[in-house]
Amino acid sequence: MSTVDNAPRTESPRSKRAVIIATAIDRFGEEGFEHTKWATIADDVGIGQTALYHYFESKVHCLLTIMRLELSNSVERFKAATSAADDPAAALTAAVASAYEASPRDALQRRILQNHMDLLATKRPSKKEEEERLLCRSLVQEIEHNWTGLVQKGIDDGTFRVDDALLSARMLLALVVGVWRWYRPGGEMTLEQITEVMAEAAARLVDSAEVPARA
Amino acid sequence: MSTVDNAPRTESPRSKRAVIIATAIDRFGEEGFEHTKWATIADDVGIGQTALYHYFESKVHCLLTIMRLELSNSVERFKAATSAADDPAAALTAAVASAYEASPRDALQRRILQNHMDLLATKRPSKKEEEERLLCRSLVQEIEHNWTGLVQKGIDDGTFRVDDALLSARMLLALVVGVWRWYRPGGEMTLEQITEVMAEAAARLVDSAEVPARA
DNA sequence: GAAGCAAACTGAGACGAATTCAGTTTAGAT
DNA sequence: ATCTAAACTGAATTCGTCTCAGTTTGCTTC
Repeated sequence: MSTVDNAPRTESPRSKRAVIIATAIDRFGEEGFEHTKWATIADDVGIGQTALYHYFESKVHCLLTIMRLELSNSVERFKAATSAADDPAAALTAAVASAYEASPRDALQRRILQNHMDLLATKRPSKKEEEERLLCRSLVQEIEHNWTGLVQKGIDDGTFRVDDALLSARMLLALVVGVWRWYRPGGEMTLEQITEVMAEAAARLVDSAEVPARA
Repeated sequence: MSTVDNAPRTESPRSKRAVIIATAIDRFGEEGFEHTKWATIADDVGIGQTALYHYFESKVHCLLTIMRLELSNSVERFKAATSAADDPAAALTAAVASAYEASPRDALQRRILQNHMDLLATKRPSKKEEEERLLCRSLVQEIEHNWTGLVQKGIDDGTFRVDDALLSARMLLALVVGVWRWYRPGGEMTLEQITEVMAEAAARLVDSAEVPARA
């Protein structure tokens, strides 16, 4: 669940990269990316504005990095969660649950990811931004691919009664990530409750023969 | 389906507002809002850059207007589609179908809406922007409310076997609008195909006793 | 414990896109 | 022909991002 890792394979101990990313997640997530001034983040961290450029090529580069880390975590969570499951219905439930293992900051990070997906569509001018963008894209593809694989297994063994695995995977993803639009920590529903309800909804969506066990 | 109307209740015949909006939808939708230079739109329309400020207070004001128009159309489409239906299952199918009545430009407009929903979360500095933002928010609420009402009817008469009408409505909305993330005119699936598949998926999501008739 | 070195950092200013300002032009009504 | 409001313009301003040309810091090696 570590939100942070990156770049120089061995991070210098006095590096502020992790702090910057954490601060940026809070600000971007709370107030929005455009609305947040890059300088504010420098102030929060306690460094000069230009010091940020020691760690990131640009504000967008920082955003893309945050998105890439989230996507990468998402892939890992999915793998960890589904590898244990032995049938497609259980795997689906586990996959959905893995999407909602989130600290408050993780929730912000996922909201940021959702809100800026469109950035991944068009080419970036600078080297590192483009690099992160392409990484993000392939991670997105990997996620779609993994979910598609899960659905396909269910179709093959007759558990899921839908036709198109890829399309169903996209529907499931839309359903699952849509939550970050309205979820707020301390809101009406806890993540535990959301997990349960969403797992059931996901099962219905793929017309699963097996409905997940109530918590 | 008219994409355009607005402001001065009686639009002057030489006003270029409609052209500006149409151009902005194309550009914002195709290349992204941040990536599109305000000046480019002026060039496309064939006016000086500053003439844009005769129509919109800012670039964001234009974006918010585009979003508000789309939300407003969406409300109308929903009403028109569902008023004809006589049972909740049919209403759901009609509501889903109404979401995919879209010209290529409408598709772009809906993508823009999805990609910039986060703008609605935080206060805007200028008068007109804030006005449009609040309009957008209440339209979003209205849409959620309308879908919730539809689901509630289905729950009440036993057609839909889910508990929480609001939550289910949000799930349906996430499912339905998620399509604009990947849909492209001339892509693998036509809107007709999407409509059918989504209507079925929506029915499953609310555990509908009645499955929509195949086209 | 001084020299060397790379990472971390800084202030001053350049840059670019959005926006403001101070008007001018245009089309239609009187 | 005159008047008016909408439509428009070029020049100048603003503001946030980012570049540049260095300086400081802390660790390593001799």
